[in-house]
Amino acid sequence: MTIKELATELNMSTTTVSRVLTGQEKKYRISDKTAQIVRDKIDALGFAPNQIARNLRLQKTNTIGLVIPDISNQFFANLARAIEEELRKRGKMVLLCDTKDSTSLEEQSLELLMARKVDGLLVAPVGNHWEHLSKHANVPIVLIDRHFEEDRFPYVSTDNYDGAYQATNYLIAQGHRNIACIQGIPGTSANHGRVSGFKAALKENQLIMDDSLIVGDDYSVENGYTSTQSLLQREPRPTAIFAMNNQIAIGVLKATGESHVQVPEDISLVSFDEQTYFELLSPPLTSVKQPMMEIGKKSVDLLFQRLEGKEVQSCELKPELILRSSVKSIPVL
Amino acid sequence: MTIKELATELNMSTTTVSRVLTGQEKKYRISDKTAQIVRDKIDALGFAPNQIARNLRLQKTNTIGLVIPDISNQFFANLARAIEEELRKRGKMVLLCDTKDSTSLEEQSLELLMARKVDGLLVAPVGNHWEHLSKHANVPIVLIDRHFEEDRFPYVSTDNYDGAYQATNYLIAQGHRNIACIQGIPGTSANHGRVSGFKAALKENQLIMDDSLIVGDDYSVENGYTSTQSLLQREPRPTAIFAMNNQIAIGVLKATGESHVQVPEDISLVSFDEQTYFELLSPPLTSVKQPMMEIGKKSVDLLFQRLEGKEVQSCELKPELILRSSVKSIPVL
DNA sequence: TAGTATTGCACAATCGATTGTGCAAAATAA
DNA sequence: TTATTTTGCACAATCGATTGTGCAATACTA
Repeated sequence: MTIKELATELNMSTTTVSRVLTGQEKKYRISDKTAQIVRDKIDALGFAPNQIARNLRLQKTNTIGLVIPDISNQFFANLARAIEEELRKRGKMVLLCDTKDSTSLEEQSLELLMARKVDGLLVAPVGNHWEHLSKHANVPIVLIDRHFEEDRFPYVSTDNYDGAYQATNYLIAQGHRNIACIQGIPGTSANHGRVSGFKAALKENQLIMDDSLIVGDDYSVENGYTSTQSLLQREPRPTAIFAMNNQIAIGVLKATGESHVQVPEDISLVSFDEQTYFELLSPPLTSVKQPMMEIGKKSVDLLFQRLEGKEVQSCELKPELILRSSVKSIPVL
Repeated sequence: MTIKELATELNMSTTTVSRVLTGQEKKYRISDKTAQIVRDKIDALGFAPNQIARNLRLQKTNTIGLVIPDISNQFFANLARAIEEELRKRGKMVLLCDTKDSTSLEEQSLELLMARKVDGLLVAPVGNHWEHLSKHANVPIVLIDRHFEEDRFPYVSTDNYDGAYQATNYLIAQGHRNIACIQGIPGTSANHGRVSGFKAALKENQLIMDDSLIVGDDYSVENGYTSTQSLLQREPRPTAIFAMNNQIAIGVLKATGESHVQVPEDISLVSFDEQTYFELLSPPLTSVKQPMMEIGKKSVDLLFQRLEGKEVQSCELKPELILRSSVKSIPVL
C-alpha cells in the first residue's frame, strides 16, 4: 500500500494524504473534515508510509550506526541495550556492526553505514587509529569508552582515572603497601587513565612507585595469568593485585588457584569492570563498576546535540567501587 | 557525490556509470575502455552509491531485522554476534531491536522494521503470542530459540529435549535417584522440551516420576532461590537439582549458600545454558551448552532460503553437556 | 557499394514519498 | 453586485539510483 493508492481510494491527491500523515494539515490548510477522513482510513488500514522513500526525499534516515568491538562482551552488550532503548525513545533505529576487534572490519563497517546514510555514528573504536573516522566527518560521531589524544571527536567514557584512584586508595586504606597492577593495552586511553589513577593514589599516600610492579600488555585472560605467575615469584610478594579489566582478573584467579595461593588470604585482588557474576565467585570480587547505562544515555545525548548542530563537551562518568570480599585488611607494620 | 555528478565529470550518462557500478557492463555492452575509465574514477574518489536510492528503486534493502528480548543476556548477545557476522558475510546489515521481554515492544519493533522494508526478520519471540507475527507475512520470518505449537514459522533452536535428557541421564548415571527440576515458564516451547527430556530420562531408567519434584514457574534468579529453599525442606531431600536455565542456577547457588548446604557434597547441580563464568564458580558448574554460534548461522541460513523462495525445515541443534564439578557421584544403594 | 548485424551508449520512466506553488471555489468586504 | 481575500486542495519537481528501449555509429556480409 502506498500513499498514492490510498489517495486514489479516497479520491484525493497524494499531497493531501501526505500532509495529514506528517501532521502538516494546519500549515497547508487541509480542512478538518478532510484530515479526519484521511486519518480514519489510515487507522482502518494500518497504513504506514514507506520509510525508504521518505528517507530519500528527506535526506535523513532516522538511523544511527552503532559500531562496537564485541557485542558478546557484557560491557558492550549492556551499552548496546542502553543505547538502543534511548535511541528508540527518540525515534531512531540502530544498525549494528560488530567489528570483532579488527580495525579493518571497523573501517568496512563505517563505509557500509555511510553508504546507508546513517544520521550519526556511535563508535567504540578499536585500537589507536582514528584516521578512518575522519573520512566520515560529514556525519556526527560520538566515541564511546575510548578516545584519542588528539580529541578530534567528542566522547563519553568512564572516568578511568578516578576508578583506579578509588580502588587503589581502598587497597592502601586496607593496609596494602606493595601493590601490583596488571595493565591492559598501553597507549590506549582507558588503560592510560587507569594506570595514571593508580600511580596518583600511590603518590598521594607517599608510597614509593616501583614501575616494575606495573606489568602486562593487553586485556586478555592470558595476560592476567602469566603476569600473575611472575608476580607471585617476586620477593617480597605483592600483597595485592589490581587487574585493569575483568579478563585479566580471571587470569589472576586462574594463576593463583593453580599456585594454591588463596584470595584474599594470601593476596588481595581488585578488578576494573564489574560483571554480574563477580558476586558469585569465591571470593566475591571487589571491583570498579562502570556506569554503563549512563554512558549509553549520555552518548546518545551528545549525539543528538551534534545532530542539532550544537558543539558538545566530552564527558567522563564516575565509576563506583563495589566492595566485596577479595581484599584482605592487613595491619600496617 | 552522486552517480549523476560522477557521470557529468566523466561526460557520460548516469546509465553507463550505473551499469559499470553494478557489474552489468557485459550485459549492456559497455566497452572495456569505458568501463575502466569509470572504475578508475570510482576508485579515485572512493565513490559509493546512495543505498537509500538503490533500496527504493530495487525494492530491497539488504537489511534484516533482528528482534530479541534482551541483548544484555549473554545467550542473545552471542546469538546476535553470530548472526551479525553471518549476515555481513552475505551482504546484509542488521537493524537491532531489543524488546525487553515485552510483547508490546515486540509488536512495535515489527511495525518499525516493516516500515523500513527489511528483507527479512529474525525473531526470538517473547511469550506465547504469534498473532502479531502473522500480520507481517509478506516478509520471511525465522524464529530463534522459541517457537509455537502451531508451527506457523520455521524456527531454529537447541534440541531442548535432548539437552535435558543428556543432563538427567548423567545425573542418574552418577547414582542420583531423587532429582528435582526447577523449570522456567511453563507453556513455552523451550521449557516444555526441557521438562519432557527430563521426564523421559527418568522414565527410561525406570525411576518413579514424582511430579512434585518439578517446581518453579519462570526463568528468574528469584524462582531458583525460592524453589530451592522449599526443595531443601523436603524429606527426603533431593540429591540433585536440575536448573532449567542459568538464572535459576544462580538462584539455587544463592539459596544453598545461605542454608550452608554444600554443592556438590550435599546436593548436586546441573544447569541449562552454559555461561563463560560457570567454570569460575566454586564449584565449577556442570551445564548444558547450547550451540549458539550454530543457531545463529543456521537461522541465517534458513532465512536466506526463505528469501530465495524455498520452503524450509525447522531445525533443532544438539546441545553439549559440559562436565565440571557440581555433580557428586553417589553410590547406588 | 548497399544492406544487415553488431556495438556502444543515452533517454526517460520508475520506485514512494515530500513540498513550493498555483489555481479554483467559497467567504468576506466594499 | 463586484472586487478582494481566504480556504482547500492538486500539479509537478525532486531525492538518487536502475533499466527497458531506442538510436546512432561502426563492423560485417553479400
